[in-house]
Amino acid sequence: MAGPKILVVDDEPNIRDLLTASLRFAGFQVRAVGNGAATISAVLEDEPDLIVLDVMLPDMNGFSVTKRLRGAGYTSPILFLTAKDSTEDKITGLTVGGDDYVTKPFSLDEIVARIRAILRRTMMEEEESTLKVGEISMDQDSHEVFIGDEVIELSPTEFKLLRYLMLNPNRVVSKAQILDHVWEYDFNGDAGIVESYVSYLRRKLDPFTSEPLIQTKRGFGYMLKSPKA
Amino acid sequence: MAGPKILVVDDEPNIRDLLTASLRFAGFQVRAVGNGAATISAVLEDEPDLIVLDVMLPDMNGFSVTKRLRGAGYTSPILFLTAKDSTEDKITGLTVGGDDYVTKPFSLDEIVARIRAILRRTMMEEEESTLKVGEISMDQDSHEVFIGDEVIELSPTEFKLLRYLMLNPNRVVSKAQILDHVWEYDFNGDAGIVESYVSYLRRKLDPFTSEPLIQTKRGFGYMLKSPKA
DNA sequence: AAGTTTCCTGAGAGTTATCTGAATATTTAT
DNA sequence: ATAAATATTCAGATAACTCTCAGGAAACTT
Repeated sequence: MAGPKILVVDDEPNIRDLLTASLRFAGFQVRAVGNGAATISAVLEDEPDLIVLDVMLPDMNGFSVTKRLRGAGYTSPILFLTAKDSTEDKITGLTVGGDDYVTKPFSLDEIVARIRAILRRTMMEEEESTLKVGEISMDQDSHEVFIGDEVIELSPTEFKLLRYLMLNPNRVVSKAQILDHVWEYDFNGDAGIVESYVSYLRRKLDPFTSEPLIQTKRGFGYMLKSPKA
Repeated sequence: MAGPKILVVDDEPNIRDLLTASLRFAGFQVRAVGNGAATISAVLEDEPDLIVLDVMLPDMNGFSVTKRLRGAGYTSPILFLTAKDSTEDKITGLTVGGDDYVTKPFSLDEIVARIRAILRRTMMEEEESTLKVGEISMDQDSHEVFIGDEVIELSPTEFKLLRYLMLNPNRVVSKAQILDHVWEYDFNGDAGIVESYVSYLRRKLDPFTSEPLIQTKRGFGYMLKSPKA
């Protein structure tokens, strides 16, 4: 019930809310603020286990905030959000220890996966990094997908789509849901692309499975069936 | 969980925090201070197993601090931090016993590696100095890299990059993370240089391996695969 | 059974990531 | 001082990937 505490820092209310909702749903305790000053006090007050920090804030940048936090003795990991096209995207040198970067625009599931990966390493909770559903297993550290001992090569999007399906076994997920979770939040294309990628996945995976992998629930979406449960 | 105790001494909060976070993540117990006077009392109080000491402090220099510490009976090793342009011969007199020095700006992984090397010698902990991943082995003391009994000559940067990859087997590391850990902390160049060095490493290593060494995980980073896991 | 809707998949255009050779700059060694 | 080794930048080539579209197949409706 009481998952790790996460502080979300972004000045765009849209993204803040998007992240807050997603992380709450993923089982984290979430608090969100919109500027650097509020970050400092929120950290001192709550001592979050991880901070999701946009490096472009109205009052300070990621450097200053990190500096202030580390100076105040805060040592928990930070996941930095950086704009990909920004002229000032040379913000290397920020990640120490278990920190990591994610570029905007990101996909919601990608953020959750990265947060889990960091906490797995820093909080030493014996959490499994391998997902297993039926005959498929996916190692989230090495990004490898296995069926039996056959390694399946997947493109980034194929990998993220499969991960989302594997995180929701025995549950029908709609194309709209998939689009919201797997694609970047500013993607404004057609839901038909999900069909294409489901097709790609089937082509790569089905030759190695004993039965078809991804079930189509006509009119509703797709589902990955797990024999157990 | 209780690693060796390390005292970090530097007057620049930036570097102090960078070091603190990195060393904590590496499993050390870390305390940090910012001047010579605080160093003396911290040592007497905590009896650290190693001190990371900037030689240019506001109140005393490395000579004085070391002299005072040795005079007080403190015998544990010291890793000195020196500015590159400062006269290095002054340092040579300081590093006696198990001591060592590193020039600023340093790379975070280099510091951790040097500390580990010193502690290996002084604390006699039966810790392995040879890294092995798949067919490659690396002796961190002699800086030699082997594939089978073939010795591979690597430049300093090539060596550090390979070490970082070998310390993270079966885990995808992004180019930004590599840059932050392997290159000096003030490097503000492009991440493309990582691509160049990966290319160099492959050219030198792949002729001797049975399968390609460094795997590219397009869109995510690079990974070194270890057969056992 | 015919019509309608939804889904599947191949083809292709456009984009992006990565690799590598070569040029330049810098450091180290002689 | 000069030469050699190493570090960094750059740009073209290549390969991989993303996304759209459209015809046909399958499933559902009437």
